[in-house]
Amino acid sequence: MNVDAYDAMDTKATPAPVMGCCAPLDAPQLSAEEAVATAALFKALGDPHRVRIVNLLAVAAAPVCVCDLTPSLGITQPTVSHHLRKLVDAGLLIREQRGTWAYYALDHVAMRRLAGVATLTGDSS
Amino acid sequence: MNVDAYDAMDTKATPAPVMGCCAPLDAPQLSAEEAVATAALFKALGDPHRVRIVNLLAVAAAPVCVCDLTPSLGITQPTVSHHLRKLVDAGLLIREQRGTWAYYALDHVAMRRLAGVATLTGDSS
DNA sequence: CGTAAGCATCGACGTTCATCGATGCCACCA
DNA sequence: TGGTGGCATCGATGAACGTCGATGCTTACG
Repeated sequence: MNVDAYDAMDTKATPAPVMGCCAPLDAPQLSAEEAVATAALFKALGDPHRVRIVNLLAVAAAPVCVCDLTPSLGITQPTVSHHLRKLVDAGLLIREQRGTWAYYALDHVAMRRLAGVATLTGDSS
Repeated sequence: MNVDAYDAMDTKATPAPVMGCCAPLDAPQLSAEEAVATAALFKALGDPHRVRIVNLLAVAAAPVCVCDLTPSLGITQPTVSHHLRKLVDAGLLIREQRGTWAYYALDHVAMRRLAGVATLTGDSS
């Protein structure tokens, strides 16, 4: 059954970044792999703190370090690192180490891919 | 703290459909309420089965009943109802009762709102 | 070389979630 | 009116998640 196809799929943490999820939601005959990849993409944004992180990075012109993110979010530093990891694993964020500091920035290619998935091609109503 | 603002917010099941989440991810100063609403929208699509449901309804010209959805998904009927409820609560699906059968269809207004949230306005890179 | 600071990881805890079988409710039909 | 079938709900179970404090690692600075 299809449920077995899902179980055999790689849904664990820290695999390769979410790839192969470029088909829009109204693509004909969306495969099980595409469904898993697409769900992983949306799942990464299924937390309010992660939405705020993406928002903060989207409005920021330059990459932002964790030391600036943490006070803006009102959660502890380990939790911020946890969320950042989820977003990096999903391929939405890019991490850059500058000496002691870790800077994060949006992956605009991935964001465009997200918009492409969420946008229905045959939208008429 | 902001974490308290999240806790005081309505995140339970079966509230009013997800509203007030029209701001794109790169809107300046995204509020905590908007972050919660946006996350709820993405969270509804954070499951492979729900992605496939949306896909099936997107390619279908007419509303689809649960009896047709269940064999296509390969999961039991209670689980299908569970996922459909999540999507209806998120405001993405519309339920219509026709005698014994329950028909579901995409809410195209909500889908356009989703595309608007996922699309960055100042996309240049 | 020792100390401080930024960040990731670990272990733990409580909550949420996906899934199923069993059951209940309602519409339809003979 | 009794039976059948479609669908939602309930209760249980195992897995995943968000959060935190504690800890470890690496870099920078006296």
